[in-house]
Amino acid sequence: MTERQLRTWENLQEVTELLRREVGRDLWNDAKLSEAEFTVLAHLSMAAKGTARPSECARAIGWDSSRLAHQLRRLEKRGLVEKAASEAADGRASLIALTDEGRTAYRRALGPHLRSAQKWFADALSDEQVDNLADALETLLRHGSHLAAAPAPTAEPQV
Amino acid sequence: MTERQLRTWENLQEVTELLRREVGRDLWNDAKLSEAEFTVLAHLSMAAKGTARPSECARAIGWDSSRLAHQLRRLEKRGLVEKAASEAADGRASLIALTDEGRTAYRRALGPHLRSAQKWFADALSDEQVDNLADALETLLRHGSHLAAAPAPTAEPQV
DNA sequence: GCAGGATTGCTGACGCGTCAGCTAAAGTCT
DNA sequence: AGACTTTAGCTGACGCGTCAGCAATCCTGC
Repeated sequence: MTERQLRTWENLQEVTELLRREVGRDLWNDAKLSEAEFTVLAHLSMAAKGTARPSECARAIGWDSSRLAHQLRRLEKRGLVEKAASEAADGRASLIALTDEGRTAYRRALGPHLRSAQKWFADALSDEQVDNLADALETLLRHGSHLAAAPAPTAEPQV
Repeated sequence: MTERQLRTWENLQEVTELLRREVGRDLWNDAKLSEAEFTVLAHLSMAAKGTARPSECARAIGWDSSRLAHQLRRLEKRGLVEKAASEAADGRASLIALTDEGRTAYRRALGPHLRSAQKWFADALSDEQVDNLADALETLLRHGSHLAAAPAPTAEPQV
């Protein structure tokens, strides 16, 4: 890696840590929700009738099932989400549902959260910078997904 | 926020979460160190004689003192760091020092960690993309630091 | 039918990071 | 000197995220 690449890599970590912390703090101050809670509530709010299967929800927001299960436990403890009876044929499946409280919490959080993202992120960048950033991020995302899908390029049994 | 800004903001979060997870996993697999441990060891390795004051170290790596104290406790438990007697006049100050084990752990981790950053980050981007990304990140960092320094622009007592 | 695997969902352990709050030592002001 | 604030450092509580591992259910091939 060149000096410039290394510096940029370090900057990426520093900036994203800053933004995560500050936007998370705003969200907590504005709506008493963590970023993780907001993410789950957002997905459930999107879904028809505010219900979803855990596995489908986890896939949609890019979490593994364990992470989601822990978050659902905490959300249920807070009363923002509840387990619903699943009428599906699959006996393994469960169904989670937004409570009224969860729905209103999300609605109250959405506006301030977008405003916070604007304040810390969008306000800073010109249109051209956003375009360039979007390009780099898409490239990184493709590259990363590709690497993650084929993690060990050498010395595989290959059957 | 425009649709494009919002999408880019979401992408930024997704990409950085991916990179954090994967590079962290690599570091653990290669050297049995977490990113946080590596950061502290890196700073101490840089310092003359491998010693530093907690407050100075925290400032240098951008952490608050609590976060560093917790990390130092864990590092000490692992035997990578130890408290040293401080000869300073200031009775509040303490002094932390790398152990031999800590020094070798850092040295063994550095190469693989850089290679991991190259693999997940630098390999993906063209020189131009790195330049553009660096520009956006510097802008965001300036903007964020400025906001963080003057958090409430309205309705301050102003003495 | 049933054995072997895959999928779904959950849990406990553990490291991480934030926050509130504490002690002790310096510095400051009168 | 005595009171006030600031600084250095630490801790406990708590939410978060990863990993290893478990139980139940479903699917496949024999």
